[in-house]
Amino acid sequence: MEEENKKGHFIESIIKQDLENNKNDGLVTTRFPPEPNGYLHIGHAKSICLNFNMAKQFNGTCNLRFDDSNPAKEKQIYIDSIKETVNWLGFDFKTPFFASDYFNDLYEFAIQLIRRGKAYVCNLSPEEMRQYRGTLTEKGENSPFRDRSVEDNLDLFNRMKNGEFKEGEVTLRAKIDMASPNINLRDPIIYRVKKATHPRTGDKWCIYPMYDFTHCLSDSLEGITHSLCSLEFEDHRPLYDWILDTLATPCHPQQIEFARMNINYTILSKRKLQLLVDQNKVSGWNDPRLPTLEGMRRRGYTPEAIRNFCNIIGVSKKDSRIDMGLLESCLRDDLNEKAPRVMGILKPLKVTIENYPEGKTENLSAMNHPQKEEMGKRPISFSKVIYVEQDDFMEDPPKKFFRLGLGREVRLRYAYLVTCTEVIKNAKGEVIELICTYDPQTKGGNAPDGRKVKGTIHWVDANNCLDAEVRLYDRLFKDENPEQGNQDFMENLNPDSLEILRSCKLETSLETANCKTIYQFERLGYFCQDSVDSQASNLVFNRTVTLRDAWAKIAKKQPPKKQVNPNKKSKK
RNA sequence: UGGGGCGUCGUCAAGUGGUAAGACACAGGGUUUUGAUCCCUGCAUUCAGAGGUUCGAGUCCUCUCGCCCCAGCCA
Repeated sequence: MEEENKKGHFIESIIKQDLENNKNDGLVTTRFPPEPNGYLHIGHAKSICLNFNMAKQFNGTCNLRFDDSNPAKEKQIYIDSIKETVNWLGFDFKTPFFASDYFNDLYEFAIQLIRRGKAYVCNLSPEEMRQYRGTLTEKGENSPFRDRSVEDNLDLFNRMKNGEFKEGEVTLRAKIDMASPNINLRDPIIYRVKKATHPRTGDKWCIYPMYDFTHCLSDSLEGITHSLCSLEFEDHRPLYDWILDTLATPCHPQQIEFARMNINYTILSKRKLQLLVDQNKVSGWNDPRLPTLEGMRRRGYTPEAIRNFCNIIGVSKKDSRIDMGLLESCLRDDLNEKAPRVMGILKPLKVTIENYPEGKTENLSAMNHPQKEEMGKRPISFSKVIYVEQDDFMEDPPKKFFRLGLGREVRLRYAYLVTCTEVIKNAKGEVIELICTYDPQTKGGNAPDGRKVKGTIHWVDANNCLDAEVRLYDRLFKDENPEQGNQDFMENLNPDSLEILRSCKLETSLETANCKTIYQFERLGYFCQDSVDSQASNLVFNRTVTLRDAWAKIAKKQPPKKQVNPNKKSKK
């Protein structure tokens, strides 16, 4: 269920008020403007949801517009990925817009600015430019080229366009105020020479407009009413407004800033994510541990869960760091509703049922969802030898441990009640097999005499199961805020963020699994087949998220009992 | 030391002068053939701090403190 935020956040209030005042003829048009220089992450999802939802809520439209004004960094593969991801998230855009489609208009606007005496070609080198700009506390100085005539500027700008200058040699600058306390207003560059091939315009241009010039005009050209962006652009708003006020433009959109998303134990910076990929700390942009939307998709996150999360966290101007637990809660919420249940054993422990007939196989019936009859049932095979989870047996169990132990009776889910009669160990003293007896009267799991068993555990038929690799993921970083202070976030990586289990046993119904279905492995968590590495001959499953685990909490509070699973290597 | 922002529960977040919503987390309890789900219950005498205005302040005023952003020919 996606929740509507009834009261509405501050941006919603602004839009409602604008509508009441008939500010834009009752229209609401927004845009999501990614630069195609990387892949989208969960932080972008917040902006996508905000922009598309505002448009939808007020019967408006939202444009997907690529802010592609820097060919040095942008690539077609990113454009493709972004389109695909926005669609996957569940948002429809007719045809994408591109700032590069406005290069001609933008060029004309620049000429208009020059004609109005509000822009000039400047020959200052990058270093000189920095010196003239001043500092945060000191005013800047006027460029010696500031007072060129309109004719000279027009000629020079034309020659810039024709490729007569090298990169860094000249720029076109807006003539505003070198003494402004806002550095963005100290004659900002609006065009620079860049001899790079653009993914869409090829080599048609060798000068490209800067963000501040491009963005506001693109917004205006598209009839955007509310231009929503993140907090760091607050200082740019005066420039956004100056350009639109100075030029003859179709309309003057309102820029509104909101706080970008942060989540603990991860990073949401394209640059830093890029470093993780480049230094092979992860397998790629779609590594399931990454907060990239492609990574999350591969891990098993659903668009519904992500959208709901974005709605729930709200929109404000406060710097915030959201608990990863909230994201996971949204995920479980969605998956609990739709994930079919199956059984799988991550760390197998062989169990032989001594009084079960040799060679016999039964087909038992299991529900695909305990609360949803309509999701149907499936057969699961049962025979003399099965596997259970190593964690579900303890030789010397602590109080409140409801699972298997010597002499204890538990229920095998959907099967029989079994009692452990013998523990077999290897030379090292590790438990390698359990001998149990079963009660034939308890088929399905209920005892005719009404006796109760506290524990129900999952199992898989050893003679009829699938072998699989299962990848368990944990938080990528050790610290809540990996970027805190001046510490290097790379040093903060959690060395245990990926655990690969290679001898997992899954029930046979998973043979026909596909990457689109997220399953619940009962009592363990949600899992999905890996879209990249899984093959029929070598099944690979990803753990999307664990189930809530009350036992883990109890066990933690339990008085220290040296009893550890003997099959595990003892840890320090 | 210039400019722009922000400070309400552990984390998000409502609140628009009339007596602190909700969610996650956490703590108890109930149901349960998943220690899951579900269902109850509890969880800010107080809104960064100090003054002031007012019958009444998280909301208005003043000062103080803390945090974030800005000196790319990146977006």
